[in-house]
Amino acid sequence: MVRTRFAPSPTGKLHVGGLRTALYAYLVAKQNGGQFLLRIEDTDRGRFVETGTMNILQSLYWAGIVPDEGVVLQDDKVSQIGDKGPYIQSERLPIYKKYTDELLAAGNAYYCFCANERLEEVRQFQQKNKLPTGYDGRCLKLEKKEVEAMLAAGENSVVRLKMPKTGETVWNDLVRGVVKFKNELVDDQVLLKSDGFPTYHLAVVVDDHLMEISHVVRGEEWVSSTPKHLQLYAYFGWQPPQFAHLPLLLNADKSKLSKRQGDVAVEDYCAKGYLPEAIVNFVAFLGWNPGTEKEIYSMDELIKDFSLEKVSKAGAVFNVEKLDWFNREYLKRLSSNEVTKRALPWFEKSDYFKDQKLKIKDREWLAKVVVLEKDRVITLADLPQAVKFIFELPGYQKDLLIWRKGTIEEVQKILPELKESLNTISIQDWNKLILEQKVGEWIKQKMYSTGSVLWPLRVSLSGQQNSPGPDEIAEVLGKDETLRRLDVAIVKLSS
RNA sequence: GGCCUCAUCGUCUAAUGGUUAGGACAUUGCCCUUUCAAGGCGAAAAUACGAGUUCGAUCCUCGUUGGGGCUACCA
Repeated sequence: MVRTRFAPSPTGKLHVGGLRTALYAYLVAKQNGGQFLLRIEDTDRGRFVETGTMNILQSLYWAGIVPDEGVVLQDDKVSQIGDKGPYIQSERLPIYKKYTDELLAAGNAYYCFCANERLEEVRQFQQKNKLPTGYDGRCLKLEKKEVEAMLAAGENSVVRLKMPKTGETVWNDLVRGVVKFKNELVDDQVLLKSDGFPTYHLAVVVDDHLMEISHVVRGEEWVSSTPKHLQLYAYFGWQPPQFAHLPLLLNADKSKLSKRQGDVAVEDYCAKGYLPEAIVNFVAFLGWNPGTEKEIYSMDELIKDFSLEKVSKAGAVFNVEKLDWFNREYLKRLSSNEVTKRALPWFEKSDYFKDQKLKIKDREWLAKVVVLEKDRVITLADLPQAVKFIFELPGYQKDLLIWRKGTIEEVQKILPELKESLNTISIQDWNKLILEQKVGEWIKQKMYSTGSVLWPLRVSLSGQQNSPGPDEIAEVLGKDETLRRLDVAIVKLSS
């Protein structure tokens, strides 16, 4: 049975790198008919953020990554499902204690009373002398009686992993192949902190085993601590899971993706009006591709075609321009009703729209407005501004009405004639197809050049240098408003 | 400093011991065209460097350089 998990720390928002890790883990589970679980690793109470778990869950659900087990969202509340819980590490303290005791009893871990200052000195000395850094094993030499006495005296202590000093630890990583580490260079990692909380290293091993995780999919930053984890599996006599260490996501300068160079939280991209389909598709292709030229992938298609073996080993730059392209592709593919529905929050936020509420007949009409711009904008957030000219004719200079190959006299003559002609079209016939046809015929009949008519028409209706075509705008505006805007232009021309 | 690791157009990537080294984004030219966007057809753009193995290396080996990760009682 394939079981994967995503195990974030609730320290803030979900990072896009985290989203990709979660996605890959989710895909592995789903394509094998397995389960994907969510576990919360809140063992660092110093960095704990109250709303962290909720934020992460919301971003995950937004992206369509829903856990089968563990920490989930139910009725908009954080809750837990599954029989291998609790799935929040701070609720599992007795479990970690039990396994620590087991390690201690077997002599595979030991108490350490060293103060931070001493540890710091040791580290500096090692670095200065070009030695590998790590705990020097001082407390390993303590007599059993001494340890007991110090514990009884209530001295501050931690429990450390007793790493073998010979041999090497080897594993076959699903993305990186065979990875080897010399055991002598692996540190005697702290497993249980002085506050009684486990470190990541103990908790992750205990939990992954107890929760029957078959594949550990995580970031590259864990490669060098994997030998410690493997050693723990060996001490406990447990079968280790498969490991897949994912390459990092990078900034444009190839440093580790960080907040300083742009947004890194999924929530931020959501707020900017990116579609979850686009983010998921984009992030999936950062470090993986199907080996074909197909680029637009739905979640179901990803589940079908994804494979860890094809994940590349090198880091990938998070390139927002490519994300923009994906977003536009999805915007084009979605119906205008769907886009309208999703864009509603941005419309409601926009200042002019609030004032214009009376003019909004209904959602269906809004969808017609949206269709004008949905294939031209990058994000949902761009939409309200892009269609603003429909609600309020922007002020513009009369020179804008003159086509680049035309003259003011020509426009002054054409526009009133055009208005009369449009006036003969009935309200029933007022749609872009008929308008296009009728105006086209009229242009031919009058022997005008297309641009000399369509350019000023379009500018009259949009008040903008750039906009959708005049027929589409006229249809959305309706006959009355179209004629009114033509009047405005005609007046402007005679001034 | 130590350990680990990575390296194809600017970016994401494909490919093979023998290819005109392919695609996408971005850039750019032309076409379409009333504008912009879209679309169509093009262009420019890469195997980091140096050895070795080989008839032949981008691919295999070694080294160099460069990047990244880890080096915590953070995850």
